[in-house]
Amino acid sequence: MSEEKSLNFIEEIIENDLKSGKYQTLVTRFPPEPNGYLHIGHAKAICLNFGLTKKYGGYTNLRFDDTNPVTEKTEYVNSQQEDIKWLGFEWKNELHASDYFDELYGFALRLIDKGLAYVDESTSEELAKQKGTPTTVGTNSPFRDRSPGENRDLFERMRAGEFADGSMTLRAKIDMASPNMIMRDPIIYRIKREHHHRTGDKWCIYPMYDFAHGQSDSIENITHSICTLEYVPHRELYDWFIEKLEIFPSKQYEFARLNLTYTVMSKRKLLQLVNENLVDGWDDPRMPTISGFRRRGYTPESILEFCDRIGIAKRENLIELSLLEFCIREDLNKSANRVMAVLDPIKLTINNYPEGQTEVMTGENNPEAEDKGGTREIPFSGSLWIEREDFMEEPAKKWFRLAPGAMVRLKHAYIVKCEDFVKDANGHITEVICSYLPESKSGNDTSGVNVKGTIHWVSAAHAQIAEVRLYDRLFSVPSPDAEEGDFKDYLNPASLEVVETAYIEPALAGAAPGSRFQFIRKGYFAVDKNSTPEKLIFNRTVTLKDSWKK
RNA sequence: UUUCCUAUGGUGCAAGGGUAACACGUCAGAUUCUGGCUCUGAAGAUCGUGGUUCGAAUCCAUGUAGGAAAACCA
Repeated sequence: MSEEKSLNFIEEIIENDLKSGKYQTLVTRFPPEPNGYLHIGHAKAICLNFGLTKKYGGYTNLRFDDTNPVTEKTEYVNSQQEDIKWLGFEWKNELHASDYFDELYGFALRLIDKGLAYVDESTSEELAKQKGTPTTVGTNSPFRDRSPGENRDLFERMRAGEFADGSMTLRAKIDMASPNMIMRDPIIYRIKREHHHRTGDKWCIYPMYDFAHGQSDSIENITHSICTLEYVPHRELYDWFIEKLEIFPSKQYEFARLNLTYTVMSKRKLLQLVNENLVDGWDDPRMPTISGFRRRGYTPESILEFCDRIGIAKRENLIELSLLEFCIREDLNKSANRVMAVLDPIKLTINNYPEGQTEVMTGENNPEAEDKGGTREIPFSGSLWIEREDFMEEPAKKWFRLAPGAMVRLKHAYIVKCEDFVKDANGHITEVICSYLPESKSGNDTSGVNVKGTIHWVSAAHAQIAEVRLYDRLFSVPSPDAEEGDFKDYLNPASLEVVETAYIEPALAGAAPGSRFQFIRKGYFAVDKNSTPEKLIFNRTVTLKDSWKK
């Protein structure tokens, strides 16, 4: 008997519906508009919709909500499919709202014939005026009382292309005094001579979201149509169309979308960053897109885990980035092989190590793995690169690393003692000179010496060179959306630091794009998609937790 | 000024009239050939006010705060 896990409110609804026999099979859908790349907020919706049918049986459709040809592109369709698959989900049917354009047109005629829709020739300004405001009721359009026959004729001619773009709309005839402004005779069709990425030039009229989404759900027998909170006011209209059209009663349920600290989530803003070249495309590792996280080195498992941990509820939320970072560290800690890389090098010379001698050390690849992940060979010599920050001329209190007279363990190798150091004319440390304890070799240390600190290193003569891109949060404030002014003013100027020449151990030569490693003591890194054996490029996925603060 | 949604530690999310749980984060300690991981411990919450009740985060009333709703976008 496993521990009872509490249900979120949607699971409760579903369990009740299943128990009461309202539905035998659960059908959900994920309905992206193909006008951008999917982001981590979409991942939340994907996990919800696909996760529900995985848990309760049934299936999930992928439906592209492509009713606005102006912004939609096949490139986006492809990237969205790739991202869903990468997350590990399989859709039952691949569908498009545009598959239903004929049927939707028929629905519109049905509404017209029932006297529930009319062709309106008001301009958009007039229309806005008729709408009223949240606190004042609207007014009826002068075209509201046309006969069904006249409306049908006009609407058919709209479709036939007799009228100019924007000159007419089809409106649902509901109630201009409704307290819900969505219900004040919403536009359901508009004339738009625009090439559609799938239907080409077949149509010059396109249905609006409200007249396409719910009906598409209904056509597909979607039982639970799950969307985000901004559609709450649309639910009344969603139900109205289904009722008047007398079609399958899909039900809409709304949950709170994901917000993450130090980033933005709106497709509009992300598109802006791409278009203005503030990032390197939709899959820039700083972007909160699924493809960005992929390139950054995140695993699908870590994103699924994150989505599971954040939960589903109806209150606005702002999730701390640290939770996502926890999820990827947790996953990579188990799976990523450890290697040594020096990002900000200074020379370490061992003055009592035999001139010209080389040794091969053995390092375990992953202390967290059951078999330790196997081992690799690491060449060692008397001339090494170490991290600049691992030496302090005047050590802080509780400093465990190198300082004049101090001893540290070189990971997988010997204990060394700092004998001296060299500064250049500017006062910068250029070299640390040490002696080593020959009997302190890793694996058979008989020195009896205990040191507190261990540092990583790379043998200078054997080092490979790589470019390392150190990514940090995209914005410097937790909630760029909440700040005054342009969100772009809050971009973090240090979100990317490129290390042109990092020294890495030779085992890393030829690492394949997409592979992930832990650079010991530095963080997790993934090989960039543009990396080649000749020019290795690593992206920092996330740093290690660092409890050292001075 | 209208309608709708929401309100629990710093952040999320549970508890569905009966001990406010869990996770991330924070702090302290242990361990450590990664100042990682692991382990131990600590601090920290029911929006306010009335009511119902033996008993309220939970039910009722009222107030307050936040969000949403105006597009020929989705």
